[in-house]
Amino acid sequence: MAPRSISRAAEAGPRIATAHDVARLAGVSQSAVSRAFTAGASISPETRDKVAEAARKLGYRPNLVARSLITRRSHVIGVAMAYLENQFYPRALEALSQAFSTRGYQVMLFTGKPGASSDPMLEEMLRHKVDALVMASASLSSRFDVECQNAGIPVVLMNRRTESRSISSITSDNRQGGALIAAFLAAGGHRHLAFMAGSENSSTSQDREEGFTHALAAHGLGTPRRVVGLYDFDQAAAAMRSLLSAPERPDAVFCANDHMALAAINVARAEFGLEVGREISIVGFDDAGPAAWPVFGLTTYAQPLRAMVEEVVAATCARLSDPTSQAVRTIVPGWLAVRSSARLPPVGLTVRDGLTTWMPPEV
Amino acid sequence: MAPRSISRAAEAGPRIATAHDVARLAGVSQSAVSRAFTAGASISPETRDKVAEAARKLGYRPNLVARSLITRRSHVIGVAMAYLENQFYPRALEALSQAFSTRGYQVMLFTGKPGASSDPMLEEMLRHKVDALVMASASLSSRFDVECQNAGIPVVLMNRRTESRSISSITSDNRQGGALIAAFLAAGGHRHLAFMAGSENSSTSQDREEGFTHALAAHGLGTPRRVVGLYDFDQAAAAMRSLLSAPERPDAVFCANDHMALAAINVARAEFGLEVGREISIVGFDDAGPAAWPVFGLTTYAQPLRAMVEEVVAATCARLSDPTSQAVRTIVPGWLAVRSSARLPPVGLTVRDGLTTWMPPEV
DNA sequence: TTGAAAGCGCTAACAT
DNA sequence: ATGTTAGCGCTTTCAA
Repeated sequence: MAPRSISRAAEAGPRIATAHDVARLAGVSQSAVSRAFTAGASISPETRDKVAEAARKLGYRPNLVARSLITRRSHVIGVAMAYLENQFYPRALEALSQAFSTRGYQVMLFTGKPGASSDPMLEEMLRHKVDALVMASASLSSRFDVECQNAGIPVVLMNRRTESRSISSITSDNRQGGALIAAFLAAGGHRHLAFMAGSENSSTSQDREEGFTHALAAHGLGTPRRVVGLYDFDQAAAAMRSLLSAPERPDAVFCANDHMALAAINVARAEFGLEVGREISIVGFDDAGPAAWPVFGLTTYAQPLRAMVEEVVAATCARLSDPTSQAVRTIVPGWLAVRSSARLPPVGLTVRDGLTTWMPPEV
Repeated sequence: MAPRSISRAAEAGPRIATAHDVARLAGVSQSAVSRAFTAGASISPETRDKVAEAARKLGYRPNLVARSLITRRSHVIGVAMAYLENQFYPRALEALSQAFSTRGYQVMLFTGKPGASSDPMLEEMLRHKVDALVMASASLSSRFDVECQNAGIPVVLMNRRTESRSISSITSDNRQGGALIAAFLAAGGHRHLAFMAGSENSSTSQDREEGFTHALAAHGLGTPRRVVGLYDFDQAAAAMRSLLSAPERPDAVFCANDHMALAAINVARAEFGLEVGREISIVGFDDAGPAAWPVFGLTTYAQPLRAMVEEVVAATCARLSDPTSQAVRTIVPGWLAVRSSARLPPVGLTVRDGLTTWMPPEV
């Protein structure tokens, strides 16, 4: 104790109580204190009470850092997320944080530098000993997979998928969504369609486009014009500008996400004076916050955020409690939120709880 | 070693290399490994190289949990933030995360339950041994202050202030901003003003209102009508509805933040068919993302996000490196971003870099 | 049920 | 410059 009290005396402020201090005050062993704070440990009610009382007096709080060193569980989940301008992601983040904290986990946020590789981020995550990784809006390098497997930490992708068999992914039904939008626009009598892609290497954008284009072909409408918005507001605005400046203007544009669709509406209305929903139809994907705002009234494929987050948390916890369990590939169904930004088809609309949706009459 | 290898053998997968393993492979002591990974430690280049080589072979990564246990520095900053629907906050979060990671800190996010007290959140933060706390968009209980002081961890408020002398705060000039908006609206010839408050116990809303009302009085315009939007989109919409349904409709509304101002524009335009900027003026505060979108063109007091975040990080790091240093109370100046949602005054407008601002001709 | 003892992976004196 | 040693605050055998 001597060297300890000396070094302490040199420090400023009162010491933070440790289990040892509590043990001394309660007249029990330090392991008794540990047991008192461990659910399901074998300890008598009397001892537990004595410890609780002493802990209260000293303002004792178990040190989770020390605990994780020995249990090898930090109870911290690394969440990689950037691109928070897109309202979908902050909402997802908030929901993730809440859902995880309900299960006793905290979220450590990794945003990464804008253009940088994800490798330095991975390094930090691993050094901090996160128990698992949730990746949303971040592309992962090939090293990611193998490094995480070596480290034995589960990886769950949200809103994107991967080829790897060891990584779980939760998405909505991107292909089906794209196809539904194609059917919706075809039923609305549109003839000159366009698609605005996100980024080329995004599985999400690819799936939505694939569903869209295939369904379009099935409806006898040719390949849509194609522009790239890179999931960015300004890039999407520029892409929309080029679309509307072309000699043959499309009568409907499907944007790979709402964030770009909102940019498209802005350009169509403010720069080209078009009445969106009458002179041109614009459809998005996500149903992120502003989509439902009256001034936009964006028709969009709604991704069920809460359900997706629940699946992410479930998938993460499943692999945490049984590391040998298989990675899952969950597809959560969404629905078409019909509003005013696209011309309505004559049939197939239904209203429930004030929400309008559309289903193809056939099939 | 015996019990160790036995317990290990029972586990699945390859072990994660420790400094001990690296030391053995490199033929040096374990402390040499530690030094090799500590900047500025006295170690010969040869030893460093040997260690680096062995570490590379084993895929060794220093365990930050173990390190923080002994250094008493987790290099984790707790950030309390909710209300991520308001675009200002996700942007702030992203900027905070990036700025902190530049200085070697990671952000642990605490969102708290929607309506709950902040006390359970505080408990978690303290147990996780965060080095400091940044509080944005969360109200703190009275316990907060004293508990954090006991624990010796600095608290920095962003976008709100407090009476406590031990807590730092970074805000923009809320009073001055409110006053500037009052002058701007007065100069624009408005006569029937209204103010939409955030929540009553928010220092930010109070300061903006105070600056606004006082300046209004100075311009010979009486006390503005007052509604409360609680910083919530739907509540703000309802408040706007009541404002516009009243017999004497205001000709200008100043909303305590952009999020509510956007709701107000939605209601004015979609429900009352008003041309915003001509038939009614709406002004916000923040200059969060969508404010600049053409369909809104929101005139607003711009809070300099990057500068505020830099100040938050600087204040945090300052107290971290010198715990005896005083808490700061920093007010970062902003500027009036003039767009189309409010009628323009005849004089005082200036344009620079494509951005329009306004300064009162007098003073 | 309880306490003693070992040790999680690392840093930091201290001695050499 | 390097190795030895003593912990950081906790959980977890192991005996009693």
